[in-house]
Amino acid sequence: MVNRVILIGNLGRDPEVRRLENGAVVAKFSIATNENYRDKSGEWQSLTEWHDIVMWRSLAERAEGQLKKGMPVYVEGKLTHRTWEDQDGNKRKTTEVVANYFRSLASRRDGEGNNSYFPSADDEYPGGGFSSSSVESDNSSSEAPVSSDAADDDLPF
Amino acid sequence: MVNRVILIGNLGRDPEVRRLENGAVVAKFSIATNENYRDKSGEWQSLTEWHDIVMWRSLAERAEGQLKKGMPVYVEGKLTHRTWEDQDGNKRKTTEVVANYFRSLASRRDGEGNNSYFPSADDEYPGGGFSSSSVESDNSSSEAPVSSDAADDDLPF
Amino acid sequence: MVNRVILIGNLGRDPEVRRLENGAVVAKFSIATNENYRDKSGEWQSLTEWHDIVMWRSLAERAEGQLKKGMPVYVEGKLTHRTWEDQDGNKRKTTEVVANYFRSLASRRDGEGNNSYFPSADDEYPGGGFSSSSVESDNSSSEAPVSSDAADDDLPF
Amino acid sequence: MVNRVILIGNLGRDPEVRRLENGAVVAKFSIATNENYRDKSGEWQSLTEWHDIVMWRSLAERAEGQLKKGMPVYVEGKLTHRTWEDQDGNKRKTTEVVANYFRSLASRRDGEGNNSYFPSADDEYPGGGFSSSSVESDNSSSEAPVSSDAADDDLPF
DNA sequence: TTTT
DNA sequence: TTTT
Repeated sequence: MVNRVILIGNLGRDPEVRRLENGAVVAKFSIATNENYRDKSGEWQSLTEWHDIVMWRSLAERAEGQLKKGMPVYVEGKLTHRTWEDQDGNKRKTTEVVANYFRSLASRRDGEGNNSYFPSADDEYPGGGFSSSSVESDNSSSEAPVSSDAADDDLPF
Repeated sequence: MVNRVILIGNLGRDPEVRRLENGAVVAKFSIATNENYRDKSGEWQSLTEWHDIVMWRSLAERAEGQLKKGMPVYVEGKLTHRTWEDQDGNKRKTTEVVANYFRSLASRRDGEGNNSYFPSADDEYPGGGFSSSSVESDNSSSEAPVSSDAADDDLPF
Repeated sequence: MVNRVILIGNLGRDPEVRRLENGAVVAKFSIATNENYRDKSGEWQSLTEWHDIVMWRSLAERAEGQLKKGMPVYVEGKLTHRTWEDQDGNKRKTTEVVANYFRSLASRRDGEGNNSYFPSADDEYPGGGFSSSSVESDNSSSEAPVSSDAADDDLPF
Repeated sequence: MVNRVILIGNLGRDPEVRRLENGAVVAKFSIATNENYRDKSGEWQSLTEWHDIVMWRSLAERAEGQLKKGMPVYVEGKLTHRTWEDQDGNKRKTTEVVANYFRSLASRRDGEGNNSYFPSADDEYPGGGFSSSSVESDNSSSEAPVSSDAADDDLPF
């Protein structure tokens, strides 16, 4: 059955990447989608939805290298729901978009000469300068051909 | 920003329709999407996700007339999240797909001469026979042109 | 870059399946999408678009077994364009949707006891009766788990 | 019936905008989607598809103000096909994506202090500097709330 | 005719 | 928690 989600939004934080015991890699982060609309009185209102994104394996590796807090990103995936118990024994429900494709929408120019995506006065990135591996992998990865379409089809027809 | 969900699944129950004080109409129901996959040992496994669907206004009216428990349906909408407090004061989160389009995938033949979509021994539909308004509206609605594409564009170009 | 097409329509003919010299299998067919709208004078008008669909490999094999003229089908793919020369040396352009997923929307009940999808007085299916292999494969295929989601992800997370 | 196209690509030229006698506005342009894949010998290959996009009314006006040659853009629409006769009386077929939504993916920083989207040595934009109206409308439009979601729903639920 |  |  068909279950597809398509989102374009901005990362609220850097992806959180974990290596599991069995060798699997998983990346998690949230993205915000914003919608502007006029209310009854004609005023512009803004509405933000935060979506939890999960990526596995090579997608997770690529997310770790390419995505940073604040960046705009295109995400495709499916809608999944899990129930679990919190520490108080309450049943909780979590909804996540498990991605099968993503594409950074940051222009290559963004972040040049800087290790954060959106440089600002209250820059919260502690380290700096040259040897930031995330910046390096970001650059290198955006120079290599993007193999991301391989998910749906790896032959050109 | 882009926020799109596309689902094809089956209704778990008849839509629950409410008329609000302000005249608005809202329909709610869940649909199940099923996925089959082979696990590591090569066994076929089945995975079901239940998605909460919300429809407003004319969509809700049309859902009330056309959709019934068990029916396959195509739904397009956007992913929304709400937080609320349950009776114990615990913060709960709800995720819903707010639809902007749907289309029944039941063939016209289904349900003919019967007021339930999937007739069965343990038929739970109390009334029966001819004068069921839901059957009537279902039939008539599938004979009339479907105005549902009007949502995205109501001119043919 | 993102290139996605999603269609729900009916097959104009049975899929045309070819086995190429190199062993590849390809299936081609057209599907019609219909749109109803009100024109300026308030009259209901109907608009039909015919889309050329191409499927390769296991999709093509599955199409051959499951899809028949008239059936409703959900198709996902990408938009491709080719130019070629006709016999008069004129440059011609062809646009095709190369599918990476499809799902028959015919209910299992449809076509029961009949080897055509829409039985009718002017039935054009020559053979008949029981041993039609297309009917058999159609039935059996709808009983087996659909592996079609394997395209985007073959693990249940 | 469902007929959806989703594309992310780059404009090959500035949109071509026409005002028709009846007051309607239409914008046309092509966007390229690129796909990279490894061929059998392991070499990276690149494949480009050019898609013809058509926008009407307010979408066309917004395209005129916001989109320029080279820009990345997200486009949603439907697949349409037209046949016509060229000057030699040959029947020709044209496929177009009629958009019902678009969103520029250019970052606001791009093109600052410049009247072209991608400044380059062989810059083909003749005028320059400050008073370029296209830059002005581009800037102003990106500061105003984007009303683009109004197409599918203009209320926040 | 674009871009990475 | 993001962005425009």
